[in-house]
Amino acid sequence: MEDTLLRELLIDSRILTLPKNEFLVKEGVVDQQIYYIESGAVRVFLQTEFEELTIRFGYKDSFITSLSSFVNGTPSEFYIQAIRGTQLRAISKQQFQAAIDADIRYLQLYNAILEGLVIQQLEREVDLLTASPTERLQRVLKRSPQLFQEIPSKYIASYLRMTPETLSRVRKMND
Amino acid sequence: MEDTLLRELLIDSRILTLPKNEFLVKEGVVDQQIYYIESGAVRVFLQTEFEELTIRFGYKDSFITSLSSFVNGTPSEFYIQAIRGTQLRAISKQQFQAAIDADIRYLQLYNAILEGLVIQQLEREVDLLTASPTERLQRVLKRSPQLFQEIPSKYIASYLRMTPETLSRVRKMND
DNA sequence: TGTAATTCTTGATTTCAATCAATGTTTTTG
DNA sequence: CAAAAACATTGATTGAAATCAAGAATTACA
Repeated sequence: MEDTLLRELLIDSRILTLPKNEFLVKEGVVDQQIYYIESGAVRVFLQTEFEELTIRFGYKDSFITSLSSFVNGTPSEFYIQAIRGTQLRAISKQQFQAAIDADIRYLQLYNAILEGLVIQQLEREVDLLTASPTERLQRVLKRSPQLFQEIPSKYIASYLRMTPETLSRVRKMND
Repeated sequence: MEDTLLRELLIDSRILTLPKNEFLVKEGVVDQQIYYIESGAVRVFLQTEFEELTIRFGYKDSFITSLSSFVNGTPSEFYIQAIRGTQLRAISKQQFQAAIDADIRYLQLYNAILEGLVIQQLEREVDLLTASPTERLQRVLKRSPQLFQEIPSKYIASYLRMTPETLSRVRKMND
C-alpha cells in the first residue's frame, strides 16, 4: 500500500544527478524538497567550529531531506553531500502537500514515515549514549551490516563519534 | 487549535498518581498509553549491563510515553520513573485511534506532534555528537534553562553522557 | 526536628581514546 | 598508466574525562 502511493508521487518528480562530493543542500539555504535516492549515497552533516558532525547517511531506495528545513521552512543547518555519483528524484513540499490534501492516505503515509523516523532516531540516541566505541560500532553494524560497503570509513567514524584511527583499531579487534 | 483538541482528549482520561521513584512503565512491558504530566517530573531510561542511559525527561504540561511500545505495540525497552511525586493523565492508544478515526484533525494533530518530536530529536542528536562536555551542557541549558530546578544532577549527567563528577566540575567552570 | 541516607563536590590517580607522526594502500585524474 | 592525492592503518605519546576516595551538603523520614 505504501509502495503504490509512493510510486504515484514519484511519477512527476524532478530527476537530479550529482557527481561525487557535490552538495545537494548547503547550510543556510531553505530547501523544502524531499529526495528519493535512485542510486548512489549521500551524507548529512553539520559543520561546527571544530569538526564535521555526521548525522545520517542516505542509501539507494530511501528518502533524504534536511528535515528541519523541510518541515519548518527554516534555513538548513546541515549539508547534504554526494558520497559518490548519485541519482535522485526531488519532490517539493507543495507537491507533497497537494497529495495530502487530495487523498487522506497520503497523510496516513506521512504519519507512518514520521513514526518510523522517530523510532529510528531513538535507536540512534541509544547508540550515541553508549560509552564504549566497540559497542557503538557493533550496535550500528547489527542494523546496517552493509555499512562499510556503502560508506567510507572516515564518515562512519564521524557518525560514531570517534576518530578514524579509533574506528580502524576497533574493527581489527572485532575481526 | 491544537490545544482545544488536546483538552478534548484529556476529558475522559484516567488520572494517575505516582509517588517518588515509582515506575510508570517497566522494561519488557507492553504499554500503549500516552501520559500527560499534570505535575511532577519523570525520567525515561534504558538499563544496560553497565549503566543507566537517560533518554528523556518529562515535565509538567507535556506528554510522555515509551514511544516504540506505544507505536509498535512491542515490549518497552525503557523504564519511566517518577523523579518526584507526579500526577498524570493516561490516554490509551485505542482512545487516541478512535479520535483519529472520528476526526481528521486528530490525525493532523498527531502529525504535528510527530514532526515536533523528530525536530527535537535532531537537536538531541547534535548535542550527543558534541565532543566537549562543556558544550554539551551549554547547548542543553540554552533550550532548557530550568533543567537544574527540575531534575537532580545525577540524572542530568547521565542524560549528557558524563559522570556526575564531570558535570559538577563543568558547571563550576561556567559559573 | 534530628538522624540516616542520599546526593553533590572536591582532590588524586588511572585509563582509554585523541592526537601526532609515519607508512602503506587505494583512488583520482591528467 | 603514472603520479599525485586522499584515505586507512599502525605505533608512540598525550590529555581529558572516568574512576576511586573522602568529605560536605542536602534531602528523606521516623
